[in-house]
Amino acid sequence: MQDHAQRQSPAPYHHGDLRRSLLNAAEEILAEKGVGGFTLRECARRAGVSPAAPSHHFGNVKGLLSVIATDGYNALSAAMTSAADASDGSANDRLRAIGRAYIGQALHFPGRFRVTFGQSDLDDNDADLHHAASACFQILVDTVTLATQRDPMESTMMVWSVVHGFVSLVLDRHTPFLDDCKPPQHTLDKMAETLLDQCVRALA
Amino acid sequence: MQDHAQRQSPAPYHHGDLRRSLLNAAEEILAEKGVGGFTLRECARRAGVSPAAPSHHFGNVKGLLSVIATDGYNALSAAMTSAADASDGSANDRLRAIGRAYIGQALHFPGRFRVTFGQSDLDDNDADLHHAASACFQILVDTVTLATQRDPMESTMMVWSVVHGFVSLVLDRHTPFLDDCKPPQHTLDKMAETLLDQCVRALA
DNA sequence: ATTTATATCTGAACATTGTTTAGATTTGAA
DNA sequence: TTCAAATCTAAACAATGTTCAGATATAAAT
Repeated sequence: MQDHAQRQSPAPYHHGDLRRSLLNAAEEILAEKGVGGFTLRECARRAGVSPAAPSHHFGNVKGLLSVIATDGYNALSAAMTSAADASDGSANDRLRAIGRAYIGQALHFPGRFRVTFGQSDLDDNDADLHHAASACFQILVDTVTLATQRDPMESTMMVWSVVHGFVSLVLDRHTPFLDDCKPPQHTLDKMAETLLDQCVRALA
Repeated sequence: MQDHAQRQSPAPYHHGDLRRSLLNAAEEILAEKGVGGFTLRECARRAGVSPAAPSHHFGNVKGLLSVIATDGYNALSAAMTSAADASDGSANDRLRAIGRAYIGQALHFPGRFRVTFGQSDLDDNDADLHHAASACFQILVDTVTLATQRDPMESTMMVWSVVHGFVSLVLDRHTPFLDDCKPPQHTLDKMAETLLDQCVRALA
C-alpha cells in the first residue's frame, strides 16, 4: 500500500513526494515502536524506496529526526496557544491550560515527543529546529510570567519541570500511582490536574 | 590495560571476574558517551574478551543494562537515605535533602541515571530490579508523607515530577536559564534550591 | 589421582543497521 | 532537442547484537 501519490501499476522510478512520505512513515514507526524501535531502513521500506533514498532528502538519520523534532515543537506550540486562548482568560487558568496541553501532546504523540525532547541526537546546526524550540519556550515563559509575581525564569522552570517530569515518568512507566486503579485514564487526568493546581499554589 | 585481575603475561583463557569487569566497563562507557553510545561489543573489548563472552553472564544487552539499572536504584536509595539522615531532621528539610540527592545523583551519573529511568528497554522479569525500584520509591513516599498533610501519592508524584523533570531537562540540554550566566554550576544549584522551596510551598 | 561434569570463553557465522559510491532514470530548463 | 540537475537504485562497507559448536579451565565425584 506504499503511498506513492495517485500513480498506478508499475512503480515509478520517482516517488512523487518522498520527503513527506518518509516523515509520515517515521511518525508512524515512532508511534508504534517508540524512538528505540525506529530505523531509517524501515522508514524507506514503508515508503517503498531503497535504503539509500532518504539520504537525498535528509542527509542522514539525524537530519530526519531533527525535522520530526521541529514538527514536534510546532505542534506543541500550536496546542498550547489554542488551549490558552480557549480558557476563561485568567492568568492562572491560561497557565493550567498550557500545562494540560503539554501533557496531552506528550501522551498522545509519545514517539514524536521523545524525539523532540529526548536524548536522540539531533542536528545542533538546524536553524529551523532552534527557532521552533525558542518559540515554544517563549509561550511557556510568557504565560507563566503573567501568572506570578515571582522570578519569571525560576517560575517557568518550575512549571516546565513538573509537566515534563510527569509525562517522562508516565511514558517511561514509572507510575506506581496507577497500580490497581479502575480506569487508568481517569486517574491519570486527575493526577495531572492535581499537579497543575500545586504548580499554581507554588507560584502564588 | 585490560583488567584481568592480577594474572600476568599470556592472557588466561578465563578472566577471573568478568562479570564485574563488564559492569565496570559499561558504567565507564555510559559515563563517557551516554546511553546512546553504549555498545555491548565495546564493553567486551574493554574487558578484553570476545563479543560473545557477555552473553554467558547477562544473557543479552537487556540483561546487562538491567543490572546497571538495579545498581542505579540502589545508589539513589543510599544517597537519599544518607542525605536525609544528615539533614537537621525537620520533615521539610529531609524532603529538600532527598530532592537534592536525587538531582545530584542524576547529574553526577547521567549515563547510569538514564539507563535506570530512561526508555532503554530493560528486563521486566528481573526481580532484583523491581525490588530496588520499589525500595527507592518507598523512600520518596515516606519522606514526602511526613512533610505534608495532603494526599501522599499525589504529593509524592509532585515532588518526583519536579526533580525528575528538572534533571531530565538539564541532561537533555533544555536549559535556557543557563544561557550566558557566569558559573553554570552555581546557577544550576540555585535553580535546584528554588524548585525544592517551591515544592515545599506547594505541599504546605 | 582419575574421571566426569560444569562453568567459562573463543571463533565464526548471520541478519540487520546507517552510510557511501557509482550509475541509472526522470524531470525541467536552455 | 539537448543538457544539466534532481531523484532514486544497486551494491558494497563497517559495525552491531546474537547464536552455536567447540575449546579450555575449574570443580566435583568417584
